[in-house]
Amino acid sequence: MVEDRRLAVLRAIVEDYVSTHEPVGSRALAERHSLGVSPATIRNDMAALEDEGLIAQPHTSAGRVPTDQGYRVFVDRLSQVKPLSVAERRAIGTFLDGTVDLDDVMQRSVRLLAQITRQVAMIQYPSLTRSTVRHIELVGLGASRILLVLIADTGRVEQRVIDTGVPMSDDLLGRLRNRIVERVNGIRLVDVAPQVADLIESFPLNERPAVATVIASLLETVVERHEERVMLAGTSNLASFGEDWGGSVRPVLEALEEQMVLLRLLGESRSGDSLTVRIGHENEVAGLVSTSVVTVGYARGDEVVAQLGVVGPTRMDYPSTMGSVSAVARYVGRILTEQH
Amino acid sequence: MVEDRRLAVLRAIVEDYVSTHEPVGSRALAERHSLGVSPATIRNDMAALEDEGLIAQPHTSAGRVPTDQGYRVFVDRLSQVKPLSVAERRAIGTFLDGTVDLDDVMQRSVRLLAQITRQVAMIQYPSLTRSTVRHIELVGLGASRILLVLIADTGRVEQRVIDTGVPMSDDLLGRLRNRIVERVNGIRLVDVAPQVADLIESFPLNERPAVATVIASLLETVVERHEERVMLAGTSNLASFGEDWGGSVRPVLEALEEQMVLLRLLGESRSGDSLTVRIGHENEVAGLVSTSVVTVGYARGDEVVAQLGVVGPTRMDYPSTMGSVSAVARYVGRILTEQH
DNA sequence: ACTTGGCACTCGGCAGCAAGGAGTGCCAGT
DNA sequence: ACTGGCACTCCTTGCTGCCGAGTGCCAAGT
Repeated sequence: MVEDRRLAVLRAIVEDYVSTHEPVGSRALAERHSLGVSPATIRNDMAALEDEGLIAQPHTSAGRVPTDQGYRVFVDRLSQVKPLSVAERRAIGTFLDGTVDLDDVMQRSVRLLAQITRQVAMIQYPSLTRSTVRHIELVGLGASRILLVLIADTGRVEQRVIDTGVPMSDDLLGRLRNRIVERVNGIRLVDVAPQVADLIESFPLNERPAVATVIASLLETVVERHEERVMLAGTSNLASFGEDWGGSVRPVLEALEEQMVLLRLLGESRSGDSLTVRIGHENEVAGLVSTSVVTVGYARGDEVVAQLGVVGPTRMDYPSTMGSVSAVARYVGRILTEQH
Repeated sequence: MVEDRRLAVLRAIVEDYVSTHEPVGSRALAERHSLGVSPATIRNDMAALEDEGLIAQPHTSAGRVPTDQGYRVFVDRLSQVKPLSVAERRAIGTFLDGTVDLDDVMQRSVRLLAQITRQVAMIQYPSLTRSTVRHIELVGLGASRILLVLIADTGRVEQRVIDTGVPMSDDLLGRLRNRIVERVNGIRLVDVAPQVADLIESFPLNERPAVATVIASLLETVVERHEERVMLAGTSNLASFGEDWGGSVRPVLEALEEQMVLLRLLGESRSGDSLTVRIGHENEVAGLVSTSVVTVGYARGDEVVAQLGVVGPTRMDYPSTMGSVSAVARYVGRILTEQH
């Protein structure tokens, strides 16, 4: 009973703070939300919430502000994902209509997400791991360098320059290409390794060193480069809520410049396609302690192939953000699924 | 004589302002630079410079600040490119050593440039126009969609998904691929069009619609997608000189997010490989009126293939920036040249 | 056992004011 | 043509006092 009202107070504080960006006091709370109690009672509740570490005051005699933990409770127990407005849905539809390329889909989606959330959006390219090999091509680049191109059924193309040390004839390249293709065509990338492992034995001794290098590179390509690419959009939105976090946008920008960081952000929430919210210090990245990250997986068919999400200030509008993120993920999934 | 001293005063003002970021007055100027005249004389010169529109004062009774035009004169007549320090040269060497991929070269170079200039760096991918075709591959993606992959001798790979409307057999794809390759292999991209124009006539009537679509896409790929890709680094450096331009970093970030804007910035200075500096309002991009852009072309062999450069505040250290930009361009050129 | 009104207290923010100082423009002298 | 002197402007800084929002606590009411 009492506990319920306390949570209602917390919810009210979060909502007010998110919309006004100013510490919220007991009087204003009592006025704007119909909690049915007086400011004095709210003060008592606030004191209790502060003891629990859910809210804090920037200075004595200032209003209260939610802490990271406060947002956590809000997200977990007090809020529900807010569905998108009709206008937004329509916007998504028109925005993502008529895509061709995988690149195109990724780029449009991430821009769209940045636009509707007014935050920084990111999207990870579909994992190579779960996709299958469509084609492999070897192209001599003169001397001892060759280009390995791997085309996955997701439409993604991986390329890699290999230095074999010794020259390879076009004939050899062709034969090798054919052997590889006939072994791995149509199988999943994860299953490539065992298929090509013994391939080398079918080549004469003098060709083996070069062949070995190529195969090694191929294996690296399929196992290492899983999901390395992340696309970003909306960094200019950082400027809006500029002075919010510790004075400067710099650490955030720095963090977002690092592919590795982005991959960790997206990768860690690898619990399938469920919506993940990491708030403030829950992010282990130094520069992002005053941001929240909302991510979700998107699927091709019924298999989750990668993640997308947004980065924003801890005092973001969680219900709307979560709604937008999951909506875009669904649309992206639908497009990827339809395109095959 | 007098004119000379005035310019010396302008130079001193620019240098001091760039290093202190504060309006500079006549007294400080007389002290820090040995101009051999008294503050009063300098004041007269300043008044003259102000009449010419080269400097301005933010408020009455504040020091002077260079205007865009002032910087222009400084860059054109008063400064010379400052060569890099030994340490910096060494840094470049080690940083760019051991690159394999074209992507790798681009990424490392742009990061390096951002790091040593402490500004935002950008680099354009080598133009496809001037390079030659190394290989072309057509891969069926099922149904009526095929993937066109074009590999240039610069190591760059262009891919494009084509919807032919009608299914194409692997046999047809193979024949078409072979025909195209034998026609265009080794020739420059700009010369591809005439070579493949009449290719369609060698196919039977029933295959022509599909073939026509593919060839049309190929032509688009070689003529339209010249130099579309630009890579960016160091945006977090924007935060350093944050409050400099009109209060917010936002317009700058917004401008830099647009590929088109970047391409214009790099593309407009298409006067060969000469160092170009565009100052403040000389940039026609709305968001960048309070930034300066320094660009230069880089070459593969003896042919300029693309541009690179930096974006920073108008009150940047022009001599050093220009030195760094052209040094990195030379190194990049050398690497590209060596790799073939 | 809660809730409520009252009350004293804290503290940040803001207007107003004065002093200080940097810098300018101009003039008269060399 | 340069210089020193001088009056003037106006930004900056620090100080003051005041106001108000907001709190915590207590005693009284339900």
